[in-house]
Amino acid sequence: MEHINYKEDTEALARFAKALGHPTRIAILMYLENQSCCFTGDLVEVFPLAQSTISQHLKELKLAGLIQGELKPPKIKYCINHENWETAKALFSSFFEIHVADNACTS
Amino acid sequence: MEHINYKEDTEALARFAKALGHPTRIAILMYLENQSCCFTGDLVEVFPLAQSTISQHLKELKLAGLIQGELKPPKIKYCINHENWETAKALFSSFFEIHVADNACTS
DNA sequence: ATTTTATATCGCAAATGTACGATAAGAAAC
DNA sequence: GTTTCTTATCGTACATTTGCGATATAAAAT
Repeated sequence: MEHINYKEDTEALARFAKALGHPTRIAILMYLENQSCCFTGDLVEVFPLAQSTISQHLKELKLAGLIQGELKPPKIKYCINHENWETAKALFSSFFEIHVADNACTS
Repeated sequence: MEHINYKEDTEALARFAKALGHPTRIAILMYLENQSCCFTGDLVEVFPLAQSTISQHLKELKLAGLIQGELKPPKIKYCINHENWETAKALFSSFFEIHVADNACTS
């Protein structure tokens, strides 16, 4: 597997996007937006997926930096990582801001 | 493979995110933002990837609706699909707007 | 110390993604 | 009609992702 070196922002944006690239993970984050936090078990009740599958999705979201886990033994409380959330938001926001000249498509 | 039925917006957002989930595709779209349009061959010169690989990435971006191809025989001119772009932008934008009460994380 | 509770990790199978070279397809130019 | 140019598609190899059940871990409660 060759690895091209893109600009750090490009890589970062792609990493965030990849983490968001599954409906279950989007739904988990939306749930977290409403609840502000939750335990793994809450999600297992909400989604028709095995506990191990939920845990795996949480792991990916944590790895991407979009959520963080806090130990509340014997549970783990997950919240959105607001700092990285803002970073992702800013990256997507600036990415989608296009300013194309209207007459540019003439070739 | 079980298929959970999420809300259409959730699915749509995940589809867009998935399409953006590779640095090469992000870079292609950034290139298109600057150039406003381009041919496949342009990209093959810019990226150290085989022509078939570039073509595959373009196919995915087209399938996701983020770009569109216009026949300019013998070439194909690719531009950003502005209508869907705005849709994606709106989806990401509203997704990232969180309004969490400060005192919510108390459980 | 054993049991209970909550979550993570392992091992597996199936599906999907990424990259390549080779080949096909389409239109233009000769 | 053959050649040329540009792009798409095919076939293949390897890596990653997604899902599950089973098992491990870690702390609390008994």
